[in-house]
Amino acid sequence: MHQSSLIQELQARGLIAQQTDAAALDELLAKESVTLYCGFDPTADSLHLGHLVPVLVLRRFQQAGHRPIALVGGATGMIGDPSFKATERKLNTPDVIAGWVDKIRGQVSPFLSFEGDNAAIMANNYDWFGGMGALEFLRDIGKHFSVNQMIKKESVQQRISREDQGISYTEFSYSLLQGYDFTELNRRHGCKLQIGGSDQWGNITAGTDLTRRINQQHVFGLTLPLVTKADGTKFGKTEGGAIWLDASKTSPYAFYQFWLNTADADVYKFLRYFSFLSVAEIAAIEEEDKASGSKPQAQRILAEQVTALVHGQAAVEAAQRISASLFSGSVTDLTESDLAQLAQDGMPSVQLPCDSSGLIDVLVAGGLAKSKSEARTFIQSGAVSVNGNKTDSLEHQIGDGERLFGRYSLLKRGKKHHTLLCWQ
RNA sequence: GGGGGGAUUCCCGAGCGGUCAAAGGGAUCAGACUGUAAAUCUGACGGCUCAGCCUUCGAAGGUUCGAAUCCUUCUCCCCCCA
Repeated sequence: MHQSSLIQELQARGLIAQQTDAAALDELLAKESVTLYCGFDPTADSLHLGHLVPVLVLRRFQQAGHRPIALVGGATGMIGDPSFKATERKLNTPDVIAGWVDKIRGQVSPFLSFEGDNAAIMANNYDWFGGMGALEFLRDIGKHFSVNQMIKKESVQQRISREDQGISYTEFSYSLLQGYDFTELNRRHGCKLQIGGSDQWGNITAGTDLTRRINQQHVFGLTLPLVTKADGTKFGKTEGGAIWLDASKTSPYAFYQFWLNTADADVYKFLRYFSFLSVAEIAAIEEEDKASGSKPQAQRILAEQVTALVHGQAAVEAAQRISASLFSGSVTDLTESDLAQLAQDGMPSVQLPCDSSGLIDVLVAGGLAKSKSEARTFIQSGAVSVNGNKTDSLEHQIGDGERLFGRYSLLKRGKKHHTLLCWQ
């Protein structure tokens, strides 16, 4: 039986992949408020869905009374984590990385509380690596690592054993940096636990080992499962690429739609991973869906919950207004102010001059087709409609009759892609 | 430093000097069926002023009537030996 209700809860949600010394960690979490950390490397100007599970787990820990540290990898981001990466990565320039550090810091913060006894801490490993010299690094840190052991790690195996790939000394050194982060946070803040995705296991154990050797402290690691989909395709990607947490890169509407489109086979698992609904509540939803025999409610609940967490309640309502207008009922029922509201709510829209009304060009301008060729293909395959009426003529011009209130047209490509055209 | 191998359209991966915009698979998109699912079937998948034309096969030159396929140089990568 678990002593810590948090571990019990995480287990029930399926959020624990691996942990070091599970019994001792369980005991520690039951006994005291533990300081823990999770690192986020600036590999882009925004976090994406892959980062959301660890961010939310930090929040779960804080809600259970523990103190989270969000570490942004200003230094590690300059090196590049090779773990389970098939190829060597291109280095980004220091000033680009510095800009990304700031953005990511701003994205993680809203999920944590910086008030009270267990106020969260933001850290940046550039603070301790920025001024460190090569000799210091090699003597004080490198000496504690065995290359024999590092080579054996599964996370770098595909780079070492594969015929056509290699690994640079730079990337190979990555786990030493991450390992030292743990030691440093342990020294500075008494941090005793590191969490991360299951791909981080090798780096995390590097940290627990190093901290034992340098600080003589017994610290712990815990990894979270990789989010997978039942159909085997990659989670968190769509046609347009990754789903970002930054509202300017993935609109709250697109974000909401992403979750709404979750497969039945995944939706209850995702509720456990991504929402703060209790396991019992989620089980009840699943029961009800099964009993109803019709379209499940879980996807809507998931979309509401996660969108609210990331973008706030107002964004949920806006996304729902757009979704309702586009997917149920007829567009001709919309009033002029409804249409204005849609644009306001963040529905994809474009301003167009009245004379550029050729359908092919409008599809491209509206972002519904990448090229005119693609636009032609879509039109010919019957994928395009204007105000809900299918149009399959390549020469089609959007006429006055198709301008609702003289100003708006709703262009649709496929089943789920809409753009509001605003005529000037 | 020495020797060998490789760079192909989003990814993997085939490509005889002409019949290659380039096999096959994956991913993606569209159509049908549906619940804005899943599975399945069908089609598309470089660009354009689209029954034709243009630009691609690491980069730049060259040979040739004609090159992704041959030659030279360059860049990057991998393997083996030091």
